[in-house]
Amino acid sequence: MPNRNISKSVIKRLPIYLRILDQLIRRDVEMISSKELSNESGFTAEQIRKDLAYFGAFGTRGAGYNTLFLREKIIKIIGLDSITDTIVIGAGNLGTALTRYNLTKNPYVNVIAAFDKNPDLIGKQIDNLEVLPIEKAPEVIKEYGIKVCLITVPANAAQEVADLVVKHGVKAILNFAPAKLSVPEGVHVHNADLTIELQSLIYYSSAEEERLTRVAREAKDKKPKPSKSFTYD
Amino acid sequence: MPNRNISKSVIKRLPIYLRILDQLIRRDVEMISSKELSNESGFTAEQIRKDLAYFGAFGTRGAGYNTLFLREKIIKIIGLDSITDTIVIGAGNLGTALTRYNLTKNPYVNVIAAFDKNPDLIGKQIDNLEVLPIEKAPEVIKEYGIKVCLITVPANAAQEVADLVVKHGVKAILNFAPAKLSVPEGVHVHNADLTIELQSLIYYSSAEEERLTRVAREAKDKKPKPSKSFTYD
DNA sequence: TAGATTGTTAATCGATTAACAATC
DNA sequence: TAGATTGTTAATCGATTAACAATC
Repeated sequence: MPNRNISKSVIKRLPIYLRILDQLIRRDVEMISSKELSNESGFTAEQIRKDLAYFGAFGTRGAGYNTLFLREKIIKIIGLDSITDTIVIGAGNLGTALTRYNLTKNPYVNVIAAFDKNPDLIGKQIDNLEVLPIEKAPEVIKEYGIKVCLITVPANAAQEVADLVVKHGVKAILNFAPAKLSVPEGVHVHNADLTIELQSLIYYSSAEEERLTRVAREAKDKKPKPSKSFTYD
Repeated sequence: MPNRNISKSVIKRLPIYLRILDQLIRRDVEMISSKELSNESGFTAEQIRKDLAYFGAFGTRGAGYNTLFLREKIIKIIGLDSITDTIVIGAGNLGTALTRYNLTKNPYVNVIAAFDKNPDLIGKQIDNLEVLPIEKAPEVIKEYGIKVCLITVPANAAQEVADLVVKHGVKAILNFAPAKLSVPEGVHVHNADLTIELQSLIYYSSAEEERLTRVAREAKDKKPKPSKSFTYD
């Protein structure tokens, strides 16, 4: 029985299952058990079975999952059964790389346009796309029914760009800018802030034990006297 | 009392607090309450207080947190108090963009070298860095004591690259390749798989309700007969 | 002292894991 | 029928939220 309100964690794992199924199918594997999917993905077999069961009974007891069938189902669950057109806003280094990257690597998604407000970048060629002025974005969003947008502008421009695209119908934003975006109910934002990924990784790259002990010890001694001047308003 | 084994979710939030503190300090704000930090970050005030309390008592009751003091603490907790040198392996579009991006945007991290095995890319100039052959990586890792590495090679080369860098002392990998990496105990991998981010976002970009109902209905009718031929070995 | 806000303990919620009956 | 593996329910675990005493 399909359950509404499926958690984000479950949804994040679906594309990983999809990728593995793609690989298996390329190798002509027809059936796969949750146990074997576990080996490939690193998630537990129980979790995989539970994830899939949210959407239906796709397997065969005693036999496992038919790879082609399961892939088909996951594609439809995610909504990848027709190619998703998307746009990139911000044609700097990262935006350019992502535009190229997605055009070549991802069979389910197609970057149809890239935008910027910097006159030096407008007109620039990214493979066979030309960078358009940001003013053209509303028109393109409407004409192609764009629902998904990548934002790769600097932090201070991100909210403004988000407001613009949401106003014209975008429902989901992949935000690479190091900024929190406010969006209306029903619009989804995923943050792909690489600085944050990298910094949280640094935490694990050296001996935390002694670092934390020192921090805690120092906090007691050196805490500054509270002052009310210049407080946040 | 500093608690060991702090959860990944907590650690992922620390860089966000840090970024907000950086902004506040730039605006000369001296004190900030958990309530106000909540407004800026989108996390609840309770969660922020709890997160910080894992590491020590950094605030002042009745007054809030001193921004400079708290920033200093978070920097030390994460381990950003000295610049972290890092390397990028894979100098394609994404690797090049990240090399440029990190050099300019992140005061706590420094990309000191980029590597590739493609002769066409070796020798290429990325700002003031020259792309080096992958064979030089072990030497650079050892000489600079590199503990953190970004992997931006194609999926089929990612494991091999991971093995290489781990062998020479890397403890943390930010993996952009769409592949699961196996690493020994004590080495940390964060996956920044943009395809997966994008695909899981697509799930939310259109009306899921009807899509899921259809998937579940179809699953009953059309499930293929199980076959044992060509199974996974 | 009164008002504000932290730090911490307890309660709740949600997600993962374990167990096992159903069934191919 | 016996062996295998799913789908589902129950138990556990962990993380978030709520509450409030401590204290500036």
